[in-house]
Amino acid sequence: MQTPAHAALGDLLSYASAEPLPPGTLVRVPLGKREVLGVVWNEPVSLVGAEPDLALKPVGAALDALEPLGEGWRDLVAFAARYYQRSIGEIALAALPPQLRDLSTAQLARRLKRKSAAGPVAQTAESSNPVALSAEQAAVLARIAEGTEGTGTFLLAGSTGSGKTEVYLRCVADLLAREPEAQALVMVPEINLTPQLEARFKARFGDEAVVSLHSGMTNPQRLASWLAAHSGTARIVLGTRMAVFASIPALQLIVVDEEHDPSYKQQEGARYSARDLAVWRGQREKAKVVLGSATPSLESWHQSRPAEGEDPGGRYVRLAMPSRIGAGELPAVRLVDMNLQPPKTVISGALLDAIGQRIARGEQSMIFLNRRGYAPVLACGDCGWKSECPHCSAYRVFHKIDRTLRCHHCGFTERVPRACPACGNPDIAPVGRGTERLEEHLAELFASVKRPDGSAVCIARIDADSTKKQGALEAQLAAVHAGEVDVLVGTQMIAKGHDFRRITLVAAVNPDGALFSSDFRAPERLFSLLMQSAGRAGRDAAYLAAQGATAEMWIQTHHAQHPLFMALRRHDYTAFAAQQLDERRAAGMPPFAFQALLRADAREQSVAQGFLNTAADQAESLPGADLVTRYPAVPLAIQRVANVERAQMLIESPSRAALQKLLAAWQPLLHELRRTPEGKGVIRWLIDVDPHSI
DNA sequence: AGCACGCCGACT
DNA sequence: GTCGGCGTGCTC
Repeated sequence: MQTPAHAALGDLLSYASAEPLPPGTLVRVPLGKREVLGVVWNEPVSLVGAEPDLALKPVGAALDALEPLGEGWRDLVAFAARYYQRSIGEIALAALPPQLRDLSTAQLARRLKRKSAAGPVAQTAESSNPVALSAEQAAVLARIAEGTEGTGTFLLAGSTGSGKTEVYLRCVADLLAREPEAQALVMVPEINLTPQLEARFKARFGDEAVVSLHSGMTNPQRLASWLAAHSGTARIVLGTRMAVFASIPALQLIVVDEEHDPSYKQQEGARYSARDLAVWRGQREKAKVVLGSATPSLESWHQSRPAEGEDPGGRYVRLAMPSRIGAGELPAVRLVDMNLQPPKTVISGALLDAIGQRIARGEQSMIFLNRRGYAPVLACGDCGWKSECPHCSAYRVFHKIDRTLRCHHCGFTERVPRACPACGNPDIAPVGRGTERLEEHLAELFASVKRPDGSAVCIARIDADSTKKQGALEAQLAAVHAGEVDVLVGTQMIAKGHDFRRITLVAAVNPDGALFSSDFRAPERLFSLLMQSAGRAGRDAAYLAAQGATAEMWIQTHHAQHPLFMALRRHDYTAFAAQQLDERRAAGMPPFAFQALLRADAREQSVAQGFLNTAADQAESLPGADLVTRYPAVPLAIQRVANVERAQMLIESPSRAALQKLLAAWQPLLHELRRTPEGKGVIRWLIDVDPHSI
């Protein structure tokens, strides 16, 4: 009747109970020597007259102070388990707040008593006097509101600064005004983005109505939010991907902001896509779903294509908001052809001048480099030694700040050697550059430039290293907002969401890597990142006008004629998407095909590959196999991490159903194979459905 | 995942 | 002679 702890258990376990417990009831059940949290899954079955040899353990205490989890929630969990090839128990338990696991019935009852009953949504100053809507926003809202009876999934393609957040707020406001009991779920890709969104929602709907759910919260906080959503006290649930599994009984609206963002795909454990599950959940619960992005995923874009000729069109309604509100024009994109620059140029003269002028005018610039550390490799000029990681097939990155060599894959860290460890040559040198070195380089270049008030230039860096300490990111962002920083160097961390008023120049100094990557999604990610970065510049029209400035996005590249950059220059997502979709269609890749990865880890690469290839042979006779292509096993791009060899096999089919059918039938065979000599030495294996990077 | 049972090295 | 290493296997 219930689902216990983790994966390899044969799905559902049965227990005896004197009282019939309705499905969805949380219970404590004995499992082996311990007592674990479980969920009653199926309708109880009477054992009167059943085989007496069926020795079932009795259910422990039922957490009946809590309303049972609803059918919608259980369907979502069951679907996710089936689709992503995991057990129901694993998904269900991961979806519940961790503290529920170790809270006794009495403690839970006490916790619940403290909760007050659901009140009406407070009318705050802002909610009674909201900002005026643009014509585009009004049209989009009208379209979403249309056919209140019906449901639907909408793709809101709105450029950066077009006021998507206001549309989300209005959608929620309309819903809550219309349906006194309704609840809404609003998802964002990153924890960093929840505080500012939470502030906006609380300002509009009151503190009581809004709760957050994300992994950065403490366990008691998470439990409190979860209970508020489950009981209906919270009308609006904000959160990261995990929030898609929240129990929200009166759910009627789901918003997925920045729906293209890779963070929605869980990368360990059950590898679900919170965006895809949100769409499924919306359809299942007849809730409207609004997917928003300036650069939609090609999947969503394709799914929202209008009907044309034979093609009936996609299942989503496409809505566009091309204009920026209160922001300047989208920045002019300037491409610098690095082939025309002197060799080894890091920052072209023209870009340096442009940044220098902005410093002199008191404006800010932002420079992206997707590589943290000082230099990606340290090398000996004499013997050719390089700073390889002894445990991984990757180089250790030189971090000058604490004079370490750090492996970004396994974390192995050592002090930088004084001389080459291979030949003793004291002259070992950094090769290439990361954010640290760029920061240092810029400080040298602008050492003599003065700000308008005569003070020295301030260069700052924001990346995973500079923000490791609690609150460091907030402090650094505050310094940028306060205008203390002239030039901000950083990784893609700074591309998202932050509304800097005084930035008038954004530059990507070395984006070429993604143009010819083996990962077919790399161009899509690069385009999105650059569009998003461009959106950081000139967000405040009034400021631009007062400064007499224009916003610019600079891109240094060796491929200035690349179609990706041509489209970017015109801020033309549509053209980029059309070109990419043509390529994907021709190559039979998603969204025109469906993929899964079968991965295996072992001490030896040959063992991992052997396991996968044997598994592929065994799959030959399974249902759906004729419609599913199995490619040969290959090593991962980073073949070895922490002394574990990793291999993967791509599985592809034009039919999602065939792929699903094959995977479902394959899984028991894989469990079996691991016990045979072929599977000896396989440390772990996993299936990644709809993988993001391959 | 936990937590057992189960066979081989350095310690009171 | 025991404490304990983590390899394999089970949990209604």
